[in-house]
Amino acid sequence: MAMRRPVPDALVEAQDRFIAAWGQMGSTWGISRTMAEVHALLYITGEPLCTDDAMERLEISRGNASMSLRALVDWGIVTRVHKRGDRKEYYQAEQDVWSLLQAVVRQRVKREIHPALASLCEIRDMTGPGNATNGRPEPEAIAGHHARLDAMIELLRTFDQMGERLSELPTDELRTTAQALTRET
Amino acid sequence: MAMRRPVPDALVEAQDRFIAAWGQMGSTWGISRTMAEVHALLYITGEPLCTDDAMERLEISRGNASMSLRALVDWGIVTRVHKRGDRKEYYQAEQDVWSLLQAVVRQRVKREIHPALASLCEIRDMTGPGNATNGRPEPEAIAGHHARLDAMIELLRTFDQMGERLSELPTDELRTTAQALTRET
DNA sequence: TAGCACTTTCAGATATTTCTGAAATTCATG
DNA sequence: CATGAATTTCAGAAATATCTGAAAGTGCTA
Repeated sequence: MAMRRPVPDALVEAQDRFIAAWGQMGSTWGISRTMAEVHALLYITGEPLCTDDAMERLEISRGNASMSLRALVDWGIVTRVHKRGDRKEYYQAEQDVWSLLQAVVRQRVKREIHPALASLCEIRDMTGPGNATNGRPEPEAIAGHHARLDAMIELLRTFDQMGERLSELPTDELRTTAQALTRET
Repeated sequence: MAMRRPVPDALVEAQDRFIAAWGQMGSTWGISRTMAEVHALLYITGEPLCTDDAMERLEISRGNASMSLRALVDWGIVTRVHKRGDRKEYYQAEQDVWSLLQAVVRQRVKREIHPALASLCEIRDMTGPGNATNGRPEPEAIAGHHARLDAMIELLRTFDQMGERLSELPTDELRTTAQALTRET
């Protein structure tokens, strides 16, 4: 168990509210509520916590805590740390929000955009090559279908490339770039 | 029922695969599979369809079709259209993928970023004003907590402003801006 | 290699989301 | 204002996602 110095009630309450808000937000973005809550706990606490800390604070089972922590590590937004003289594993959340963003973008592109793009390309091929390859015009129905698929493919490709590009930028440049986009071009 | 001219088998099959892929993707982003599938059907078909068309093609109940279509209209990515001499409502998906993106961004910012930002600001206030307002330094625990909250608030605010900005850009500029972000700065 | 501290796994239980279908509602028309 | 075609609503059913807890696994230490 992490050694804990006394902490003001208001702080604990604020942490709980943060955890709830983050869990809520996560669940509307397709992330399990508990996983988001565990992340929120680690982030807002700022220091490494162990499985039992999470279990106690969030009132979840050992299995759930273990799986959630593992998933967060897989996402690359939580790292395992060891404490000397303690056999337990401790977990620490990435503290830089821009790095956090990069990790999340990288993972979501890899897990969701890539497969979708692959499917779309396969689907594109099901109805023959574009009519760039021969002079014969496609029937109207097919031409429209191809145009719609191609537009969607272009969109996802842009996401893919943006994701790759933005997630390898130094965080200060990412921040600057993002903030530039909030102002008139 | 929409009048339907004969359509090649391969096209129907490709549409079905598109619908499945889009439904899959939607569900990992926190959108109900069926709603995404209905949207996919309308998008890939390109022409207005009525409730019965969706029910038949996707094998869903009337209630489900009605609710999904309504939700898509609320999101602003599907519009109702009327056909002369027909009492039924027809539904047509936005065909421009960049407009689609804008609508989705606008809605998600409004529905998820705004409330989260509001919560975070409330939470920030629970533990007193920043120490900018008086000379007395905060205890270390509080100072760190405030720094973490402020970083998160800054991130969400940036999203909020980016969302607002990007969703009121003409679509061709949005596309240009996005594509610029895929290349070296 | 036995004992122990800790972690992971996963079948079944629980909770949540999504869907159905029939009744209620809306609204154009005779 | 009665009819009926079309749409919406929503309680309960079904499907899906998530969680639990105990057993199995891991690997250090003596």
